[in-house]
Amino acid sequence: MGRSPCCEKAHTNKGAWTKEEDERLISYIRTHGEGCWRSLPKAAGLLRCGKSCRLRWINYLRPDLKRGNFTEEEDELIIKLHSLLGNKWSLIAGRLQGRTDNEIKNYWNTHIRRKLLSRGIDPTTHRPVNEPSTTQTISFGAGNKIKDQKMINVKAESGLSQLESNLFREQCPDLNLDLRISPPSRPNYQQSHQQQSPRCFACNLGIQNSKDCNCSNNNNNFGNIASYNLLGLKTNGVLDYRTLETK
DNA sequence: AATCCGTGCAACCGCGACAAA
DNA sequence: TTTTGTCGCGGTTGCACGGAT
Repeated sequence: MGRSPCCEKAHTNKGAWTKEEDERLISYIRTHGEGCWRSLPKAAGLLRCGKSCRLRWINYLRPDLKRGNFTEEEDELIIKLHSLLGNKWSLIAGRLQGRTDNEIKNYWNTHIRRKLLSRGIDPTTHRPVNEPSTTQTISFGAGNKIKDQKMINVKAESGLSQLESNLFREQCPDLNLDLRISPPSRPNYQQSHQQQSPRCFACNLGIQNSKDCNCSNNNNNFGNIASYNLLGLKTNGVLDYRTLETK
């Protein structure tokens, strides 16, 4: 059973957007707001498909876009987030105000990949390039009553021999892991922080002053780890990867 | 001046997720 | 429960541009 096309391709423009098309789209969205992309082109008098309109708005016309060069801080934040999330560009973009997933994806492919390679770091694994990279699949069962029981495959760098590999499989036949996040292990951490405000998880990731930073505005810190908001994920001390998928 | 080549980025395409019918 | 429609995401493509030859 085939999927019907999102629009009638024979009567739609493709390629670069003209100034007039931009103005029509902006004016329509200002008046009616975002949403219902399928019917928008017709309503706005545009010979474009809905997807094209959505993309143009989100990636180029939205008023809250920052544009301009990425800062060094943004670079490092993207690298950190990518090491945590992989190619989840929309999630990464959600942590960088005024940046779009497309922009970050392009920037990653054109700048950051090269930057990491020049540092001798594999941009995919975030590990040194010359490290042996045999892979092993670890599956994370998602709890008892998950609808689809999705397995998340994680490529684990191992460098294990066949024997070690078999042992590993025996010991971890089908992992059902709750990933718990705890404060980074630091010598004298408690001692040095007893007098001052503890740093939140965002700060420890290097995302100071972001909206995820809880240092200054509430009690969700390491002194009270029962509940904090990491990367927009409200948790009770347990990070559930599935929540990463939903914004 | 002409051509080639690499780079950056906007836009397109295909597919999965999800909700409504 | 199945089918259908819509949205959003990530990978890929193609064009414009600038520098090198």
